[in-house]
This record gives sequence, C-alpha cells and structure tokens, in this order.
Amino acid sequence: MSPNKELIGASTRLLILSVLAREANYGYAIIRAINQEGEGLFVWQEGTVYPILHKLEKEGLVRTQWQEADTGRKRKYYYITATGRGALAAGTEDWAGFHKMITALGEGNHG
Amino acid sequence: MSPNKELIGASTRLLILSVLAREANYGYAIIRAINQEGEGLFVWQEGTVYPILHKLEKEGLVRTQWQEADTGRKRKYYYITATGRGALAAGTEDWAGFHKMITALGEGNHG
DNA sequence: CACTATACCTTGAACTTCAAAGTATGTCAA
DNA sequence: TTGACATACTTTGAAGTTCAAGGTATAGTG
Repeated sequence: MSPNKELIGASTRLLILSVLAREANYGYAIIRAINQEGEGLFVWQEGTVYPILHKLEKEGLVRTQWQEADTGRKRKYYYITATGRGALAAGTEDWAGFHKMITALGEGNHG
Repeated sequence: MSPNKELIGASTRLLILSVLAREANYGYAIIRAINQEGEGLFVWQEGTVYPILHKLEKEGLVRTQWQEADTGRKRKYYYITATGRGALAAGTEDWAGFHKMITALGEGNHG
C-alpha cells in the first residue's frame, strides 16, 4: 500500500487527464505510465484507475474507442475532450492555489 | 459543498498540523482558521474536522488539554507533539515531491 | 425567557480506494 | 495442445473519508 494514500488520492483525476492530454492511451498503459511517473511515491491499482476512467467518460471529460493492436489484442483507448482540457486547466489552477496555501502555512511555522 | 472536494481532501491532516505548528488552538477556532486560510477554495465542516482531530490524537501527533476561557467556556486545546512535527515535515516533503510531478506533467502538455 | 453564537460531538449516506478475484486473449515453449 | 505467463478490461466487498444534519450544552443579549 502507498505510504501517503491521503496525499495521493487528491488528484487522481488530474493526473489521468494530464497523461491523456499528452497523448491518447489505453487503460492498462495509463496505469503503467502513471505508476512509472510516480517513482515509488505511490502505486495505483487497476481497481482504482478503471472506475475513475469510467467516471471521466460518463462526465464527458474523455471519450473512448476500441482499437485492435498489432498483436490482435483489443484495447480501449481514452481521448481527452475539450471539456476535459478545460477541467484539467481549472484543476491545475486550483492545485497551484492550494499548493501555495500549504507552502505559505509551512513557512509561517519557522518564521 | 466545496467545488474541489477531491483536491482538498488530500492534505486535511497536513493543513491541521500546519495550523497547530504555528500555535496551539482549540477545535472550533481551528476550523475557522483553516476556512479563512482557504479563501473560498473550500469550507470544512465540523463533522469533518473533529473526527480528524480525534484521530490525530489517537495517533499521538497531537495532545489535548481542556482549558477554561475568560468567558467561562470550556475549550479543548490541541498541541502538536514532536511526533506530529515529524509527520508534518515528512508530509510537507511528500507534498512537494507530488506537486513537482504534477507540475512536470502539466508542462509536458504544452511543450 | 427566547434567541444567537460559541463549542463540542455523533450519525447515516454517499463516495473513494484497495485488495482480490474474475474473464478473456495473445505469445512462447515443450 | 498443453501449460504458463503477460496483457487487458472489469467487478466486488471491505475499509476508510467527508458531508449534511442534527444533538448537547453554555454564555451573552435584548
């Protein structure tokens, strides 16, 4: 289990949208990409990520398309939508504001 | 309700510990202090904060002491412990690392 | 005496996350 | 063709988190 579940849980959605804003991808690869990016800070489980992807789709932040890989395997690709990009931008801004506040509070402690 | 519940939920504990690292305080005032600090980004409810304070106490990150105010009112003061300061420092570091990652991902999107 | 603000706490519902298991397909080797 | 393994998607049950709402109690005000 992750040592900082609470810290991490915050921006699951934001992180997924960030990854998809770079380029469309399918679920299984998204999970690997994010966990690699996390560099040990956390490891996301399939049971966590897939439901979030489904929710993002229901909310219209991403759309999906089944595609067949060269291997013959079927993959469900996720594409970020315009709405999704908007949500990502807004979320990133909120994140920055929140971070600023946390930092300010921290600095107050040894000033 | 807060417009960014998920973003906020992350570091409830961190925020409380930050406030208490500045100076000891009692629950009701902590809630007002944090919500003021949030500047509209979020508003915490009593039903959220009190249980967290109880948990922090059980974990030894804070200790408590009942005190009587000038008004005659009884208040439960929360003091951060050495363990609590350690947890705050560690949490802040993790937070910084996580923020760095989010930022890096965001920059990748328009680079 | 009613009303408001302070001050603490608990409960039930909704939601989130995880661990675990389930389903299915392609690859590789014996 | 059989077995093992990685890929790929999904669901389920349990544990945890947060909120809205309400409950208790006391001090001050009109």
